[in-house]
Amino acid sequence: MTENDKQTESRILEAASEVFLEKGMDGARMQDIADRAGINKSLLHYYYRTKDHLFNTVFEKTVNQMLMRFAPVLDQDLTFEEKIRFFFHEHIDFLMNNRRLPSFLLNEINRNPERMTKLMEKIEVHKLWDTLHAQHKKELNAYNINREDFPQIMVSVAALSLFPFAGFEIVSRILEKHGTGFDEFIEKRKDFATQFVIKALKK
Amino acid sequence: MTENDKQTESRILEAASEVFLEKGMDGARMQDIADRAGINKSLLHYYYRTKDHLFNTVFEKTVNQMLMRFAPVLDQDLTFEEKIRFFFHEHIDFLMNNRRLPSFLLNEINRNPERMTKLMEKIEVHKLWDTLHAQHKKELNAYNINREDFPQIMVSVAALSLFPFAGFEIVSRILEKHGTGFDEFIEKRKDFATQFVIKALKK
DNA sequence: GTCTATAGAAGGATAGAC
DNA sequence: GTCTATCCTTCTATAGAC
Repeated sequence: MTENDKQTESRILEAASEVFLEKGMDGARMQDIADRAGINKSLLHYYYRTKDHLFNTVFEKTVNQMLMRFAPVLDQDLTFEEKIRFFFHEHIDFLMNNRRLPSFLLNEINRNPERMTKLMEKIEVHKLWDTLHAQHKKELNAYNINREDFPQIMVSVAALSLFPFAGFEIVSRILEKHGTGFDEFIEKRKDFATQFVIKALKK
Repeated sequence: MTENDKQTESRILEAASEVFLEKGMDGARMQDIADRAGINKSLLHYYYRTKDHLFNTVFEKTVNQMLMRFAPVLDQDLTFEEKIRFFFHEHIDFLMNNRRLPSFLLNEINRNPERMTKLMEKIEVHKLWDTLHAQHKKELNAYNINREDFPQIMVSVAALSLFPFAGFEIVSRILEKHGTGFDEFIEKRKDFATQFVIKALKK
């Protein structure tokens, strides 16, 4: 693979990423991707054979990028509450730079659930529970957290940071009416969500 | 309009609703809708001229149906906490019968934000605040609820009930690994979310 | 109001020259 | 590796018969 190939290939991937995130798999056009990459349509096929293959490449790359960002949460030497804070700040910061990601991922997975199959190997919620539980055995006595409710808690935490972005257009317009901007709202949200969850879980 | 027209027209609308919610605007096919309605493709155009017009009809009908369901929350003669409980039970019950709705609405609005313009006339968050505040003036002293944080609270409440459905395919697969079904999870969620929010907001 | 047939356009994909 | 030209299918939409 020459240096030139690499350039073109990554330009394509970048352009494809933009278009797929904006329009979704069904709404995206190969012509549009080619234009943004500054190349010809047939060159897309030369590198990625089909639209489907190009999409899958973008999809997996995007998911990996997102998951990798949060692996460190567990490794950190932090108290339980600090981990919650750390998560919301990291997660929301990341989403701020990838606003369309939540809506894109949720939607494409719902339309084509098989995409979850590969993904499931990477998401290990029970390991997350085991790790957290081991790391904070004593601390957790101060909270209402048990194995049975853990899924409810996880979904709630994810919801609180993902939803504002998934509903970006709705939320931002409602905020506008209130005289607040989305960016300001999101900046406050890091602390709000942190406190919200901690208070909700504390005994 | 004859009785026959009405039958066909509503059969089309029902079929279109199914297909659009499953596939989205871009993924939906007029042929598919015609087949499900048990009619010919050109008859769709006879009734709704264009795919776009058919989609808009379905979209607005769906939104209205959803909004109407929750107008009664404010009218009820309930305490503040009972209203939160009432909302989560009603909302989640409704979504249980319309699982694809959250993902569909969020996505179509993000793809085409102009759809929000008409919608905004119907969503009056500041009125909601005024009404709630007037109804529970004394009660609210026991909670951390002020006008400034109201959007954060609203978005959080919406997130907690909408997100599990918006992320249906992800959530249900993760639950599967934990040995729980989605239905069971959702049934528990009504109370979980209620308690979660109340605890988080209480002083 | 409903159907058949078909126009017309768009989009994904390939062949072949350079 | 990159481009031009073009094929082939799919899809929306319309014309016209009944």
